[in-house]
Amino acid sequence: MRISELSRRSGVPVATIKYYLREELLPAGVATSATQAEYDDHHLRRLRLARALIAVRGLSVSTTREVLRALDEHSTDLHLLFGLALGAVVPTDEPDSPSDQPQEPTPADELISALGWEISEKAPTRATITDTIHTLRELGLPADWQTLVPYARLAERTADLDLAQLEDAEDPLERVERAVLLTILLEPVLLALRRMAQENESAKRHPRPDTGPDTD
Amino acid sequence: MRISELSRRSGVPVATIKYYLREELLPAGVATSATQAEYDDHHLRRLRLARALIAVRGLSVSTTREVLRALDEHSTDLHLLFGLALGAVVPTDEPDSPSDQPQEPTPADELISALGWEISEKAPTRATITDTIHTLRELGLPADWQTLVPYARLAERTADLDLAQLEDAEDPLERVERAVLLTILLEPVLLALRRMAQENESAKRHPRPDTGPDTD
DNA sequence: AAAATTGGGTAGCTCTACTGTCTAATATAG
DNA sequence: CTATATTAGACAGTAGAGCTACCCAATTTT
Repeated sequence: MRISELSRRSGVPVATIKYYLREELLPAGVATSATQAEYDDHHLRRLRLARALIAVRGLSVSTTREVLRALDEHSTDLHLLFGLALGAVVPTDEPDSPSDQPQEPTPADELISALGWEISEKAPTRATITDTIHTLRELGLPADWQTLVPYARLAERTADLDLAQLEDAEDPLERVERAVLLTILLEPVLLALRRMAQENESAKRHPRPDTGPDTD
Repeated sequence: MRISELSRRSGVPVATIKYYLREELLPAGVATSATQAEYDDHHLRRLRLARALIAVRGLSVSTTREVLRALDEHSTDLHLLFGLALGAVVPTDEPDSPSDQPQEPTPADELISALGWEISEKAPTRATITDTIHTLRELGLPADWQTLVPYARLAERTADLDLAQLEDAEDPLERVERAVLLTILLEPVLLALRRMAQENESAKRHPRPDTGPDTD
């Protein structure tokens, strides 16, 4: 198919597809002449995937590029893919400690070793944890890595569910793509579930007197 | 204190503080003359809170404004505050169905009633869930609301942990502020924990042959 | 042969989050 | 009481992200 059909079938404007091609979110089509190129189902699939990450999940174009690149390069090695912590949430990078020497373990390090987890050293998720604990403490909350241990145990079980979803996929390519989609697209959902569970639980514990069993 | 001291104590540039005043992230100081205003610890606290939401969590200024406004207005009614699902992750709003008539229940509705949760009707989290299921299915994943039930159960327990953190706060103002901070600032951490748990679990299930028990 | 489409590229547009500058009024120091 | 510094408030400017519109030459299609 040519670009207009790719556009029609994906719902993405031609100009945007061209932009994505420039940004290397999509591989170039096979050029059949100076002004013609042929795209196939692989491109369509890629495009839909990219759009989902950008429009549904809200990833930036550059983050999406990294995710897609990692998908290509680590189509095996699932845990290596996970270790990249692709498209993690935290956008800021304040190099609070520009040191080189091996400093004392951060709260994240302590947490991870207390959990007995095997986590890559350079995982950006470590910084997220340490930074957040730091911020919470600055704001007067009693936060430390011990607080996070029960959360981490629940995260383990969440990850179990995630990995179970991948069992049915036999094709390894299918498998990594699913892993990425489940990991990234489910993130807003998991947070939404938490919000709703908070609302539900809080309402249960402190019921409004006037909002009884609805007679409406 | 005046604005320069507020700036010095918070680390936020004066120009940025002025911007936040215009954007109503901070209440105006008490004007002592035409060109002078007095700020107090409340302003400082607010400013630190706003900066944490914006710089650490990555919320937009407008979302942050809504969060802070909700904090003021619902300083009691914790579950009402939760129900707002402040600063939820999903940035897009595609009005996919511009209908008025009561349509069939969405996957989110079915999930919520299956869980037995009491959730406000207009919670934006519902749309997040429905949209994501829709997207996953479009991309060929076998996703439906049943898939999310076990995730929701884990979310319940996460929410339990969240609410337990609020127990020690006696002052209700302190309480809602903690609720907001814990809910919002912990989000990246929870996702980071999930990523790491995935990596850990995946490595455990599919150990690399060469990366045995570390001799390093 | 005429009209439509395409690839490739560049420029422009909108939005967000600041940042810098200006002015008049006021505070403060001497 | 004068000189210097600071401030509130307004507004313009900036940088980056994510598109979007336009142009042109080279084909296709009719």
